Amino acid sequence: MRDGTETRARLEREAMRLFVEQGVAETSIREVARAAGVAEGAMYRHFVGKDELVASLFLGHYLKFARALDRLQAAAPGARAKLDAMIREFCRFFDDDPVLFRFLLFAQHRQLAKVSAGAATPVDVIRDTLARGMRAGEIPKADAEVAAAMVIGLVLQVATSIVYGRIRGRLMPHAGRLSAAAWAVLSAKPAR
Amino acid sequence: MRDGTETRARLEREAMRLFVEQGVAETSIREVARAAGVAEGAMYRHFVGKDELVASLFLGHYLKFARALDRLQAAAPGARAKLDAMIREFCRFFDDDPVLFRFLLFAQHRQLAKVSAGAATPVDVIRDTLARGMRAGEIPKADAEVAAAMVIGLVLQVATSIVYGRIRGRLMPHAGRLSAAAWAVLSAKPAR
Amino acid sequence: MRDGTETRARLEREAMRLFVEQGVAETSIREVARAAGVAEGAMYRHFVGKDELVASLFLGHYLKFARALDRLQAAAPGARAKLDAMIREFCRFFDDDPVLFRFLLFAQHRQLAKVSAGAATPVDVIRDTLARGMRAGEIPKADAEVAAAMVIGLVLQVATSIVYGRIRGRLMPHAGRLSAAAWAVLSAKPAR
Amino acid sequence: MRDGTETRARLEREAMRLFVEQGVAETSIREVARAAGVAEGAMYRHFVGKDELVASLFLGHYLKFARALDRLQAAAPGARAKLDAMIREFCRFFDDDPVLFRFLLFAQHRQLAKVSAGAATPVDVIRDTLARGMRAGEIPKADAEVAAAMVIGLVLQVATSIVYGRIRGRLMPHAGRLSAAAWAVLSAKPAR
DNA sequence: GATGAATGAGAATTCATTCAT
DNA sequence: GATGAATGAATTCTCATTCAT
Repeated sequence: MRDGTETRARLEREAMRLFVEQGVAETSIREVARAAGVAEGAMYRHFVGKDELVASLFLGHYLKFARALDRLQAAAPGARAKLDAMIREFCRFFDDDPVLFRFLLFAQHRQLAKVSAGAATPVDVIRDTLARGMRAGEIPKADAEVAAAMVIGLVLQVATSIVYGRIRGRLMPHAGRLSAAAWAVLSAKPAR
Repeated sequence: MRDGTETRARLEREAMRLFVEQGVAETSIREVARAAGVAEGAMYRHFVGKDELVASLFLGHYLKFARALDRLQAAAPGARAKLDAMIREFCRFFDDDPVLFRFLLFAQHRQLAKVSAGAATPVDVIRDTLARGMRAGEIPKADAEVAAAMVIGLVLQVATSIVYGRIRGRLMPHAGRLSAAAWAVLSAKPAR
Repeated sequence: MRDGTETRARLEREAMRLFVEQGVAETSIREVARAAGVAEGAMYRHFVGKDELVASLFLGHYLKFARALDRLQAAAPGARAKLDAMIREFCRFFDDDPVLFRFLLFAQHRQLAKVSAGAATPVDVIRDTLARGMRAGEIPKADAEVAAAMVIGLVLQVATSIVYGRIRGRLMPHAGRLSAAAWAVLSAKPAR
Repeated sequence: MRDGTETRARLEREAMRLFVEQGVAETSIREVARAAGVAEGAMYRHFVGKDELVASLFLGHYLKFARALDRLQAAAPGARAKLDAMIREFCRFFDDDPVLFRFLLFAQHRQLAKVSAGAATPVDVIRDTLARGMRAGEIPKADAEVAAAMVIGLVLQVATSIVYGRIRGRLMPHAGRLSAAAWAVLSAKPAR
């Protein structure tokens, strides 16, 4: 870990911050370089180009988060505990690095298409966990993809409300409520 | 003298389509104009600029949707029916005009800041409806903003999953499930 | 004098005002039309185009002023009286219509090249008047073109100083001083 | 890394030449860049924009000329000598760089407003010099601003006449005549 | 590795002018 | 005569990227 690595880290950090503050398209390489305290051209020692910078920033953290979720669910005993562990990890992730979360939130729609077929996303991990819970009879059988979407949406939208200032404070205090709500969703029977 | 109404409508329609297909920043005025079959400069007779085009497109439909939700909840008797009506309206909205929904979904993070203080958004309408239900004793008392976020996230993320091809088909078939899940969420007690 | 003439006059007046306030290149036909209360296209009923509007505005008034000077000098007896009459006319012209004067002052460098060979400008009139005074022995012989320039500059720069707010008030109060100074210039012997 | 100093100088030189030949508004950045032998975008490394280019070109030379005048008047003994020195400097300035003079002459009306309050212009220098001469009893007391305007106009208009081809040759040969005329103006008593 | 000047391909926008109504 | 929508070329400016130093 020498000079180069540190410059790269600074570029990534400042880029993400600016992307969140102004938007990706609205942030120029020049701004990123200036914020990181290096010359414009220096970025090209570390990244192929702007697109690659954005993609690597997004995918790196997005897939790493999926792996963290997967590790946690694997370690938890039973569907209910697995779900709870994942929701708490989500809350922790959100509270730990608000800039990173916002970046993933804002950039997702442009970047999701770039996820290669093989890689498991957080959505995949949660869906698979729920599917296994259904097969094990711990969760009422239903479309796992729909179930995963509902559970994720539940948590994600509360986080989003915090991002937009509709809800104050951190996400973790809501973890119990979210976990209970998620479990209620998975148990709910369609009205009609 | 030519009538500009039709040109404006064509510009709006093609702009939204291109914004959804390529992204807002990635779509040039030239492309929009060409798709609408007019010269570049013609756009500026109808919109102040690109920013205003995007903002008017977003806000117009976003707030109109809020008003539709509000009308429906007002007409429905009781919290359960109001919630159900709003969720079904959401599904109808999604299925009716997928391009419009995707545009609102993708553009929200850049545009939401531009919502003027007074205007009621769909989130506001749902939160207020739930809050009234809580005051009326029809829904267990809780933070209405959090409750609204959970209900909205539930539905929105299933819609998003359809957008990303994770779930096939239309949203309306899921309406019953979503409505039941939303009601379960509102009734759920926190685990701890 | 019907509708058309009045519209033309309004266009000319507003154009000149805007040209003075913002500059010719910085003023669009649209602005002129709006200020005159007509549609953009209407201008083209009265003027060939923007260039012609500017040129006609400049030349019309510039040459008319030359003719006024010429009439006055012809009526005055003797070189001294002729010079005085012309300087007073200049002051009157300046004080009467500040917008017109500023327009001629600002537009001159772009428009002077368009004066056709035959037409007599104010500079021509003054030079010729001085030349005749020299031939008549009333003014010491010298290069009439240089003499005219000095006399004109004398007056013009005081007017310009008023335009720029360096000198307050009207120009006419300075007429006596200017006339005496001009006469002194014409009588002065080179230092070396 | 390339050294931008020479490029900047070339841009300034060619810009000024084109501005004089065609007018500021009539000269595009593209033309300037092409004439300077660089790409369009290169200009923006050296100037904020076209406006700043014009302003910096004007103000830089205009104020530099004022400082030159001030140095000369300070070195000359007595009001008469000071005036003579300034007029000769003006002639030298005019003859030395006709392009620069024409640029200042043509651009003045758009640029003069941008002179910051503190900076001394050539007009200020001459006015102050005359005012001191009046206080010292070397020049008859009068409004120094008016006196300065007359003296400047005298010289400037002869220069202008050369610019417009009304007078042939250089300005310096007229220096003696101009100096004597200026002195005569300062000594002249109002006619009435 | 780093620098920042230079490139060159657009981008948004303006605007004189035309023309269908 | 008037209107104002439409044109289309031109303009200023931006920006990812390259490259000489």
